[in-house]
Amino acid sequence: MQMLKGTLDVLILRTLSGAPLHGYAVSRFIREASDDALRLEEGALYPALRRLEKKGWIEGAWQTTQTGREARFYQLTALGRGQLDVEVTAWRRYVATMNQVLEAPLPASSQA
Amino acid sequence: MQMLKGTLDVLILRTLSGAPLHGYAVSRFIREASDDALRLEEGALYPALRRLEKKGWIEGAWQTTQTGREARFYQLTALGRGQLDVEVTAWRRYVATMNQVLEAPLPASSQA
DNA sequence: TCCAATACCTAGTACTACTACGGGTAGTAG
DNA sequence: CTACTACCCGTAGTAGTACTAGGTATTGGA
Repeated sequence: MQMLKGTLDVLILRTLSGAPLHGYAVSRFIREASDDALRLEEGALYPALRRLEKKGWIEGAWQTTQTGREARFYQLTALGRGQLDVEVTAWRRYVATMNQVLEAPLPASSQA
Repeated sequence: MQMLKGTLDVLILRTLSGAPLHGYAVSRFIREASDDALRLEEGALYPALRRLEKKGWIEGAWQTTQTGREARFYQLTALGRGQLDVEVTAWRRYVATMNQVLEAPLPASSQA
């Protein structure tokens, strides 16, 4: 499934809202939580992580995984936690608005 | 409210699924049906109409409005009607998938 | 020995909505 | 009579974002 542009950030923020994770784990979580419907490509993942870090919503630090590899673990900042709320709310409002338009009585052609 | 990229086409197709309308009326319908939340800018509207026409989903024709102006009325083609179904379904599935990820149990940091 | 999974990354591309214009008409408030 | 709003069409250029396609390296299993 193609991702809608503008919906990735909230998914990443939500994914990191529990414990710090590295990029690959973020990608895997989103894929698995969506039953394989959303595949977060690496060409979108890593730039997005840097973007979010630059905005101060997440913070990265190199650590060692359980498998003994070096990986960059990201965690939500306080700012990021607020942003998550903002974006979840915005998403739900957008969905409601879309549904509203998709179900509104259609206009007649005779309108000016 | 900023529009999510990729959600405009379905709104236009849906708007035109009743009677033929000109661009301005499409814009007005979406704005009013969304209670002023979605403002379809002209720089997005007209290119989108041409895009949809090029894909064979809508067809435009110059006609005179009730106010005596020349305007380009667009109507859905048979192809466009099918596409509307496809896109509405895709949208609903996307929303369901997003919600699924936004509500899934979070992973623990200890994952590999 | 080969391949999948794990882990990182960048360069370039395509697509799409937005900003900021420009052109013109009709009706109405002042 | 003037200014302003609503009506109607567009285009050019920009910004943002996910995708394609490539590269590097390690680990473990078949």
